[in-house]
Amino acid sequence: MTKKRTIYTIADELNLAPGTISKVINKTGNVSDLTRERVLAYIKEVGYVPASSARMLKSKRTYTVGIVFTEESDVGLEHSFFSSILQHFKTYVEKEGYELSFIVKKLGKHELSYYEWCINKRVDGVYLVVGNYTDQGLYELVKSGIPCVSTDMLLPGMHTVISDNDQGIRITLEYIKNHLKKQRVSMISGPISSKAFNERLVAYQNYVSKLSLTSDLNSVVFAESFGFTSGYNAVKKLLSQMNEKPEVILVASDDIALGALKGLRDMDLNVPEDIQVIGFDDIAFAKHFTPSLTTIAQDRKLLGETAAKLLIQLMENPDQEVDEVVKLPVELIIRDSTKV
Amino acid sequence: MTKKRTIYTIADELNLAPGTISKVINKTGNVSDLTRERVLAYIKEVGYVPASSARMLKSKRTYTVGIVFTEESDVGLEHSFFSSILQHFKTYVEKEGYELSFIVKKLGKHELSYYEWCINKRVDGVYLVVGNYTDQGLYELVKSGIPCVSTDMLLPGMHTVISDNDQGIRITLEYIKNHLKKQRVSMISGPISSKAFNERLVAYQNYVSKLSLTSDLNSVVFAESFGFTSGYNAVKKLLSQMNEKPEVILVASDDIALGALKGLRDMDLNVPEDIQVIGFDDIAFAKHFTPSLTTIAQDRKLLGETAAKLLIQLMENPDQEVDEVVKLPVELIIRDSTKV
DNA sequence: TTGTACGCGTTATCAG
DNA sequence: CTGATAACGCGTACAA
Repeated sequence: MTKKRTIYTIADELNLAPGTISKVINKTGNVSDLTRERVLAYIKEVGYVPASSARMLKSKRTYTVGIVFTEESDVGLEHSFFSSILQHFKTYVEKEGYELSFIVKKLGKHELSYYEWCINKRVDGVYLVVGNYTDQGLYELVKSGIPCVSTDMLLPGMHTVISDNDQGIRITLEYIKNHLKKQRVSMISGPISSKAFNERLVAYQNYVSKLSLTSDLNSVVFAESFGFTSGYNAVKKLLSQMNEKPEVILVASDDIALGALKGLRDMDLNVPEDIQVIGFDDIAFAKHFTPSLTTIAQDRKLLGETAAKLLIQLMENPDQEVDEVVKLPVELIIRDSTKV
Repeated sequence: MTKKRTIYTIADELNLAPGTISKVINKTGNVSDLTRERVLAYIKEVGYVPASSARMLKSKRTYTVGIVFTEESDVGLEHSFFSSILQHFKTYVEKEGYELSFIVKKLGKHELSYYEWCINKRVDGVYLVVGNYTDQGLYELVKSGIPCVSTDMLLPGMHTVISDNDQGIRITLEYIKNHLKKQRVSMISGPISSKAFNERLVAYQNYVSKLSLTSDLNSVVFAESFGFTSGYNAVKKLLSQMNEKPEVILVASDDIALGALKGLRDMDLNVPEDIQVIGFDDIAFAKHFTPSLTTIAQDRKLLGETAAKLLIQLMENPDQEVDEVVKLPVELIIRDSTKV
């Protein structure tokens, strides 16, 4: 049973003063090389780490980043895409010595806004993994001056790391036209409460016209939600409202696209022979499904790590200017749901 | 911009003493109803919450539970099954006023054992979501007296919430024999480094013999890992080593089973006509795959919530005796990968 | 019923 | 270069 150590007990055991121990830990003030070595060695030997609560109380830094992971639509950590980004973010910031603390509006009997929780916990920064941008509480946070970074969500004044949705749609439509030699395309969008879905839709409308593809832009179907089932329903709705079926369907996310794939199968349409499908995200199952899904891959590791890097910079060098939005390239992964 | 408040500023603004504020917040000592109401109202109005770090430093309770989520095999939060359990656990404990803190061995430059981190952070309890039971650090934790609960992992002396693997295998084999009227079965197990996989294997061997099913028990194939690909490989290996193919394959987890399903398809075997497959877990995609997967469903919500409830009891009533292991019932979900 | 003073483990300042 | 000492914000005896 390791006994509880404080800088006092350490100082005692080493015949030094508590303050000295603190100095070597924080590399502050002047300490002779000899004592520094001695302290460092002893600390390592007995496995001492400064009690975080005391350190947090005294200094302004808590080495904690608040995580806002919207609880609406009850997905939370189960959402494969965002939990993956969060995992990569977590790994990166932990390497840099920061830990995570979930910011929830309600904890026990206490109910506060995001901002109030953040000052209460004295977090050094906040990472908005995924949130609803109609939530007023977020604006309060962003304007508060606490360093904030988000993924997937553009908010005025907020630093954001996001995949280049425009580029993804562009290269995909170019691929459809120049490589697959197809002309008639349709889109299934996700709920536009998500900024990313909105961007993809706008890009689609833009490049369909620029590339002179054939698409009834009014026929875009909006999946009612984020999941498999909504894709299943959406594709049925899409085909029922068109007189001539499209050659290629572009779907705003893989979850939805896989549902669409199943919907097509149930309508006795073969993919890719009768109709082709392209998704967005490259979730794990996109590769495993039958047929495997051609999709625009977002680099989740890069998204999480870039967000981490950006936030740490904001926290540690607050005065240094950085770009407000960082766009990350995406890549079209060709699989079996498309063919020439 | 909300200004920083302490019990001192509050006391000032209300013409009271700091101690009084503390008393009403903690319902300790005697305070007149009038002042209590007044303080409570004011606190709510300005959105004050005691700075957690100061409170943690002073009192023994931190209202924090440490989360051990093994980082080996790099799955982490992306693992759909465990992240789902964790999500339900999180929701429950947050309702009770506790928050989560991930326990990692390495944070920045500091490297400690799980136990050392726990005393350093003064967590009130620990939840081992998933861990490798060969890790010696876990035993140190369990023996330390810090309240601990785990899922999926039986450790001597540790409180565990686990699905009834024995029951699951039993009802499934009974279903195969009495309802599907099949006789020849095989099993694909996961790596037995997982206690749960081990239990399922033992139960399988037990009930195959009790029910007089036909199975070459030496032919059990062990998937080399937890994922889709290992299932794909395992089923190929299984069939290559048998002269007469089994009628039903029982697979230790859905991730592996879905890979097996794809492997069978690639070998031109139709499921369920040529061969039937049953999984374990009921992950989200089990229902969406083609064919949809018959599987033994674990109740992830119940697992997470039961673990939460148990841990809270351990933390708040340390002296009260509770059962060391809580077994939760499972349910066989019939889908398209089996048929009569 | 309310106020006071001390301790929790650090960090920072200022003497020695 | 090193050692004492005062905050940090809160909880809690104990005194008023």
